[in-house]
Amino acid sequence: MGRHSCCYKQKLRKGLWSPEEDEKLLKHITKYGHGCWSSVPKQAGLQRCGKSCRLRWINYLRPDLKRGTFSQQEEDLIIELHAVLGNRWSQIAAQLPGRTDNEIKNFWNSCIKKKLRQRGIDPTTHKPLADTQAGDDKVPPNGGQNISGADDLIHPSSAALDPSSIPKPARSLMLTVDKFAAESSNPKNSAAGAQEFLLDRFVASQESSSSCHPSNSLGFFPLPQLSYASDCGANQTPSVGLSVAPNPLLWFNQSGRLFDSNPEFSCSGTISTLVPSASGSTLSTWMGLKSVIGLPPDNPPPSCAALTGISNYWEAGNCSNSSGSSGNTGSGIELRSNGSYFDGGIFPWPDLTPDKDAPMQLQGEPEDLKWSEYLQGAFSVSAAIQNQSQPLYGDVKTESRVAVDGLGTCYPNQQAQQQPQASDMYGKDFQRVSVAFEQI
DNA sequence: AATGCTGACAACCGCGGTGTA
DNA sequence: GTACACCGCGGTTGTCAGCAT
Repeated sequence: MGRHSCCYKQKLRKGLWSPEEDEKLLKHITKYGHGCWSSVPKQAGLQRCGKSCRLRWINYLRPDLKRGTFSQQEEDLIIELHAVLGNRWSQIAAQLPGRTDNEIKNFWNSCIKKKLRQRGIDPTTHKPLADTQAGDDKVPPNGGQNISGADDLIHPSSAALDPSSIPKPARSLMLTVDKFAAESSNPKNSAAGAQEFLLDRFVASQESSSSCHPSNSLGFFPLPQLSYASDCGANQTPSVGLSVAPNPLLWFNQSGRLFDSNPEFSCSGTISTLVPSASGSTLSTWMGLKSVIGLPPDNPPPSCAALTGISNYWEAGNCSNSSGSSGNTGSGIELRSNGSYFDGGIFPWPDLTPDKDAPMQLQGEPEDLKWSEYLQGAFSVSAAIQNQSQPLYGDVKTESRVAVDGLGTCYPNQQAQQQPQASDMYGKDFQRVSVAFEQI
């Protein structure tokens, strides 16, 4: 470990990037893609390490970045996501199109933290500072009683306004999830077991679901909720449970986390962004779902009702009690459907209609339109992929794949098409970028 | 005008994970 | 199985502009 090998090379520049360097890097990636980052600086004529080039591209140069201040909606979303995900900035960023993990991290550290403290909320635990200072994090505010009933779950919209209402530190959730991932020896944690398990639960949720609300044209979905497992025994310290909400977008992300130990179930942030993005149609949503649960690509897509049936939320209670793993799963984590929970929530789920293609259409900002325009270009490609029944998340290096992967790659033709919008889109900071486009 | 402080942002550093020879 | 290269992430530091004194 230690320093990246390319950093040993001599005469490498450090510090701020000059406009000339930006131009070189942009032109190179626009033309050839990044490929292997370590070879980019040499090919682009830059005296930087590949790592530095990658960072510059991801955080500043890539064309799908949304510049400017964070909207209130984005801020609320970040707070809520942080309550669930903790400092997993990349995962939080995956839910905020056009924002980088670095940007969100900086925003959190410089702004949101302060705001939360001013409101008397501990930004780490999302609990009232008084509670945190009391130092009693082991026992939940309700004394450990079961609050896993739907009525006790935090409503996402209210949680956005009051992060302190999240009943358990997010870090505990991470431990729970990580523990589950670590316990991959359990049959249910294996790829096949997990697929079977998830599929079973998915089907069961549809059968028992009363949560399909066709009238909910907005398609809002709640976040995964934290709750305390009820089946740990009254005299045992309740452990945090994970209620994975109907948001396939987020659900995929966390599923990916859950099954990190298993490559077949490891899904990147790209998927979480891509799925709802490409999910302008039921088909594409289903494609994304299939890719996660491992169904063959030629399975017929479920009906709208089936898809919205996902809106049953799953509650995972980690019973790491004295008896070890809890009975039926043996993995220390249990998923169970809690029926309908689809009303409200602040997260606009792109509706299952063909014209909703933005992954998270935050409203009211001029950039949004530009952003979705950009996405439309990208998703036409992803749609083509689906029409050809190609694996959606197969070869990361393919050009089509790159088009929808905003993080690491670019799509030259599309960029050229988007160029006239670029300067408007990203303001003065990107004027030189647009100049570079013109030169291509 | 000079200085110091602060916030926002950009970039670096170190580490873990993964793929491959 | 091991070493290595590479990628990605999160924490930290550096830089700079704006503001107050």
